[in-house]
Amino acid sequence: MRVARLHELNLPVAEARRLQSELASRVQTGPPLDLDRVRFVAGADVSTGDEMAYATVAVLRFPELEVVEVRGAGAPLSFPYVPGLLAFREIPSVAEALSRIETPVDAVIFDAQGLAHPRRLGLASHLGLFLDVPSVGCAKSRLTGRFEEPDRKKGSATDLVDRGEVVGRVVRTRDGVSPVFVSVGNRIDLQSAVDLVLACCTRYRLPEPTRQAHNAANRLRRAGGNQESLF
DNA sequence: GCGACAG
DNA sequence: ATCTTGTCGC
Repeated sequence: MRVARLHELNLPVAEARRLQSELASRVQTGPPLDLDRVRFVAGADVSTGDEMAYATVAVLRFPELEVVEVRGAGAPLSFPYVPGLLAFREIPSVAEALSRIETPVDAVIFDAQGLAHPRRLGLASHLGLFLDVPSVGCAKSRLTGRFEEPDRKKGSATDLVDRGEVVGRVVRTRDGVSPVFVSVGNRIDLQSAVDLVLACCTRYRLPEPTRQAHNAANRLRRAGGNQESLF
């Protein structure tokens, strides 16, 4: 898939934050995504080692959720993990893995936040700005914002509010499991993002594309970057 | 100054 | 995220 030319990512922390605030104004909330016309959904995730990051992207046919393509890429880790600046650490490897995808995907789900970020530019929104398809943020834990615990039943959800704005939804993807944090990445509205995530969670807490990518990323790292481990 | 803090 | 055995719950 097409990934636009990235800008410099190896920046001083203060400048990285300043850049996020600038880019945030470019994020597009909406339009709604018609799930009836979605054929392929991709999930992206990263597994980190000592000095290397291994990213993988898994493409699944929708709504069947069967894996049709898995691609990966490794990149040296040059940026430390700083809450709020995850994109600067993981984008190099993820962008490369995404560019290797040949299937025409209709949406990408990232294992990170989108607008539910202190400067409204989580990895899903940041990298989403360089993609021509909708992107969704689906994180396992909260970065910012306040919320009330959703009911324990699958599908229950509550607003994630930060500084007076609804920046995402706290969604129960399966009965009883801990909720996930869904937010707009880019080029999609919050409701569609939540619907897509729920449609991808038929057996587990995390959306199937994300799960597949996560497993593949671990294999890729254990294999030292050997692409054949993705099969 | 003191907590909180995606992966 | 990663390091790791057994163990509590459905």
